[in-house]
Amino acid sequence: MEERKVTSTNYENEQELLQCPVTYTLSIIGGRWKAAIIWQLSEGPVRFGTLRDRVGKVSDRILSKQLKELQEDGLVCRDAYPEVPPRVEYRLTEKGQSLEPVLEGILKWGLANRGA
Amino acid sequence: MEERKVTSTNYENEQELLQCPVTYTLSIIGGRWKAAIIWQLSEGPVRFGTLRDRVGKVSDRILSKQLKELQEDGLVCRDAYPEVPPRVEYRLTEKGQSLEPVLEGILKWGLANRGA
DNA sequence: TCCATCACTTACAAATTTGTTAGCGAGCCA
DNA sequence: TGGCTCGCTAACAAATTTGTAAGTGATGGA
Repeated sequence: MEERKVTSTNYENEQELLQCPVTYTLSIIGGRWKAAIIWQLSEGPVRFGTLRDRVGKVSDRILSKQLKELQEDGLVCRDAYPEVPPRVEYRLTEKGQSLEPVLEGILKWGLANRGA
Repeated sequence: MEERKVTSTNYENEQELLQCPVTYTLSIIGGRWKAAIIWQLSEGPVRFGTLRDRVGKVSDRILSKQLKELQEDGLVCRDAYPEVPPRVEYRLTEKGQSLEPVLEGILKWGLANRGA
């Protein structure tokens, strides 16, 4: 994990902002590829490479990072099988699944209001 | 408005990402102070300075920028009264108000899942 | 005259996010 | 032996976001 500077002018703000449940939620799903990842995983477990191909133009590094954050936030689970070449599957946790209705609300609003 | 480099490696991704209604919505409400701003305005019009004091530790520049983006996205309206010193009120548009149920969904999820 | 008010803006600095490129390791298979 | 797969990481580069500090302009009041 890339370390975060605690002397940051942002740091204090962030602590306070995360007190707000809305900001907390947005900080979890706000990463550039996270909604797409969750969307893909909502159908069931998906392998790393498959995810990379389906999600869009993500690089390995970025996909890896977003997945790691999703794991840390408890939305996604990683299952590694000891094979060669390695096989790793990602899937939603219960917490991750509980986000789906929220994402649907966001989706519907987007559909209704984009381009207006 | 600060210009955006079109040679950016990010630019192409962004165009594609905004095709997704979820990502589109998140890009609109995802700014650091935007949820808080919308929240404040949901009660009715608020002046710039009042907003700055209520929203948290925002600086003038940042609040101004977030408000401008919210206006461009059609969520917020600006009413300026020709007085001295100037008086400017911000309020939600209909489009902005239509976000409230979505934000409530986000809020409820955050309340239920923070700290779990 | 001089200062205060309010909603900004300008110039600059710092942190964060996202991206590109190249490589690794273990074992299967030709 | 040598190349291949797959998930991942390291080193680096670029863009974006957020922040701080210091103005500005018109006017009313001391």
